[in-house]
Amino acid sequence: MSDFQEIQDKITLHWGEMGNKWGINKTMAQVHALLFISEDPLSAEQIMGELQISRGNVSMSLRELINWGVVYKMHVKGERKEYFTTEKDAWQFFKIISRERKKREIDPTIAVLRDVISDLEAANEPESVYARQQIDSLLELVEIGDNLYDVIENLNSANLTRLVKQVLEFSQRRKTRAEG
Amino acid sequence: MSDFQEIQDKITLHWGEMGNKWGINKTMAQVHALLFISEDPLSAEQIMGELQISRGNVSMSLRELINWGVVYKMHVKGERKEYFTTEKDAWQFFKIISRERKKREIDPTIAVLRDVISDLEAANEPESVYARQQIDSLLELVEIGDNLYDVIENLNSANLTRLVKQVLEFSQRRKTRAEG
DNA sequence: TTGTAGTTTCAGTATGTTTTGAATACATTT
DNA sequence: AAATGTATTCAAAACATACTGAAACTACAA
Repeated sequence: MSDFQEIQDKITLHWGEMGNKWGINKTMAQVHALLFISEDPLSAEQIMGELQISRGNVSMSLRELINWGVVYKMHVKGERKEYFTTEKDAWQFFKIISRERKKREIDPTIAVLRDVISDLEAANEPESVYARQQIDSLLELVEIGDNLYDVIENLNSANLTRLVKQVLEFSQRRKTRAEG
Repeated sequence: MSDFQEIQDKITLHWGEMGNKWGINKTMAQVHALLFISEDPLSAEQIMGELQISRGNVSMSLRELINWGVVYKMHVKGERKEYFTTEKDAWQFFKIISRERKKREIDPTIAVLRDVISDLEAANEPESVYARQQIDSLLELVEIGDNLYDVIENLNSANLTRLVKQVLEFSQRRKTRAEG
């Protein structure tokens, strides 16, 4: 067991925990981490061995990661085995995670809020006025999130740096203005 | 059972599900929703009744929401009961959620990545070079998230609108430039 | 056609999280 | 200080989710 092997174990283990905190299945996160830091593609067998998880679990996790578009199947010529590799660009990976979160968090929330608003409109009772106002302001915010997701989707890595710079400068300007 | 009562039930029910998707405990989300759309403060008893949940659960959920700083205890004069109300401003609420997510997601991820990087540096093995490079680029991104959280924290509702406008304009400019 | 690799399904199990409800503690009134 | 109303705590139960291991299946290269 080399030094690197130990570090690799540490990375996949911890990344599993992190995935959990980010609402991503632990094994999926581990499989992804393993592929992300491995220069060469790995077979399902190898993943099983490295992470000490069952065949079925590897298969399921890979399928879901492939669905997300973050892992690719590769045929290595002269080999019968299939090999798997991952999107190696961190920004691309982040964009995919954002998309999944938008699907899971933002889209259904907008749907629910709009639905509720139309109910409140229909009811037209005195009590509903205040509720309506509160829900409206929530929806407004979630829709901002929705728009910002579109920005991320259309942003490449170089422009990300520029945009972040602009945002930080904006924030700095407001802060000094408030202080001055 | 009034129309409004039914809508209220629908709101709290659905908001519980949404909370779940956002990584917030279902009951906490329901309690928050109820207080958020109620113009007047409510007692623990009322919350129990409205949401049909146990005394203990109400107490736990309120405590956690109070810890987050999103719910306040109120003493109503002439009443022995304690009453509870919520931060009514959606943007303020969103900022609090962001803070909690940063604590749960970003901070520990940065810690893990930095830790792993120092291990990889120490190991100094040939295999670790690629892994190092990959982890570096992840850390870079998560640190951007960290900085953006600070921006949110220091942003008031009026400036939010301005900032979002700037960001959308930036995105639009890049898009037309790419197309043109 | 055989053997290898991967996939799918599923019952059983393990693990983690949430909720309950009874006991306890606290606070206020009489 | 007793009685009453209210809030908190926590062990146990309920619930939800993830994982395993085995079996049956698909695909395909040799």
